[in-house]
Formats: sequence, C-alpha cells, structure tokens
Amino acid sequence: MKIGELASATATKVETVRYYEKISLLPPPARTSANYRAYGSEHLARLSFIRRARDLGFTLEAVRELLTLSDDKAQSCEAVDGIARVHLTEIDRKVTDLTALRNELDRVIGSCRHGTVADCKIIETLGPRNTKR
Amino acid sequence: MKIGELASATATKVETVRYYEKISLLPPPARTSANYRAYGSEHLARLSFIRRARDLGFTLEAVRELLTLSDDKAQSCEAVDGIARVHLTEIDRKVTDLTALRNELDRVIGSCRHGTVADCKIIETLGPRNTKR
DNA sequence: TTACACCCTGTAGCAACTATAGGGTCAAGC
DNA sequence: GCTTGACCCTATAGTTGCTACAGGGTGTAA
Repeated sequence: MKIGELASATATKVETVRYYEKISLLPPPARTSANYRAYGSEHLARLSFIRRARDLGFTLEAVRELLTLSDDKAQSCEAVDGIARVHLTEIDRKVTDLTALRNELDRVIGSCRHGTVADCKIIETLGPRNTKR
Repeated sequence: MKIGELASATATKVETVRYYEKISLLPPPARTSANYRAYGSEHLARLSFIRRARDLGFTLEAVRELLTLSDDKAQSCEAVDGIARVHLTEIDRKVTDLTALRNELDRVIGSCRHGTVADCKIIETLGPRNTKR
C-alpha cells in the first residue's frame, strides 16, 4: 500500500501521514526499491485509530497515550477511561463557554439598528466606556 | 502610560501588546528618552476594543476589519453587522459539532465495562472494524 | 550601591498540520 | 522511445495567536 492509498483510505492528507511518522506516532514502514513507503494492514489499523481519536477531539499527546495503553492488552482499561473522561470534561467546558459567547454575540448583533458606524451598537459594545475619537 | 500599565489596564500581557504593535494592530506609540513606549488614551481605547473583540472570539483578521470599519464613522454599519453575523454562524457550527462530539464520547465512555484493555470498548470504538494484531 | 522591578530587541517555541521548492519514479498513450 | 501526468521523495517555512526566553538597559528606593 502506497502512502496515497493509505491516506485516502483514512481520509488523511499525505503530508499528515508523513507528519505522523516524523513525530513517531506512526512507525516508519518498509520502503520499495524506489524508496516509496510501503504500508501494511497494521499501519492502516493504527492510522485509523489515530484519526478516529483525533475526530473525537483528543490531542496528539492523548492519542499517543491511548496507543501505548491499547498495546498492553492485559492491563485494566481504567487509564483509558480516565483519559476519555478528562477529555469529556474539557469538551463540556468548551461547549459552555462557546454557548455563553454565542449568546452575548447574539445580543450584541440584536442591538444593531442598521444606522451609520457612528452610532453602531456593535462597535460601541466593543469599545471601552465612552471612547472619544 | 508605560506598557505594563496599559497591559494590566486591559488584562493583556506585555508581550501581547508588543505583538499587536508588530502586526500593526496597535499603532507604535511615542517613546520616552529611555526608549520606553509611552501610550495615550487612544491606545487604551484601541487595545480595549481589540481585547473585547478577541474575547468574543473574533479572529485578529476580523478585529482588523472591525477596526478599519469603526474608523469610518459616516459609513453604514452593515459591514460590521455582516462580520458579526458570519462569526455567529461559525460559533453556532462549532457548538453543534462539539455537542455531537460530546455525546458520542459520552456514549463511548458509557460502554466501558472496566475490564482489561483487551476488551475495552473505548479502544475498540477507536479502532477500525476488527483489527487483528 | 546594590537590589529589584520594570523596560528594550530579537528570536524560538507551542499545536497540528499545510504548503512550497526542487527533485525522482512509473504507467499509459503517441 | 519519449513525453505527459499522477504520484512519490526530502527538507523547510508558513499558519494563528500568542508566550517564553536570552541578553541587555533604566529607574527608584533602602
């Protein structure tokens, strides 16, 4: 399997695959006589895992941990569960923050009376209390 | 007003203030004989504007546009409104995506039976369909 | 005078890629 | 047999929005 095939099989860009190799997230594959990377199914599995975890918003560092943990099949999956829970908490915080921000922005936009910039409520809201200039 | 005072008045780090000057978001202020930056109230107003817009999640490029628009007081504030609305749409999309992700992660975590990694549902969910290795 | 907080410039680092330059390889079609 | 085009290679720089040095200068107070 060439890099382009692996990339399209996992909806990843070729450059990203090479990047994952460079940061040691994906092991270096064998090479063909033309120095092309030759991937096997284990690479496909590992890259799929990485992409899926990334899609779920895990950082590369978290992915690295999850990969290490998933290699030790005998171990309890408590640590895995822990990483996922911490991540869930972070996402919850982000959603809360973004929602608050969304509502404030909505309020700001709602105050727009579509006049000139001079009495634009949006601009006004952004400035400090009565800025003259 | 020295840079440290301006920074603390706007809850900004000194380095960030210098950074904004470097990328021409904040005009270069006068200098004292010791080559210290000397800011006036117009700098305070502008930096407050920038920080407030950033807090609302506008990108620096959007802030730059808003600043340009806010300088032309006679102009209709349609463009300002437009930028804000585009931004609101983006935030809405992010909230939707994050919420979907949150729910999926929650489901994944919920499936954890706290056994060994070998039959960890979280790890399993991350992998492609039955990976053998 | 010496300690300390503050200021200066310039550069490198962070995450997680993405893009570019400047090449090599390979199969198909003429 | 030769060219075209799609693919591959390495190495490096760019992206966003800062943040953190390193290696200096300045100002004030005990």
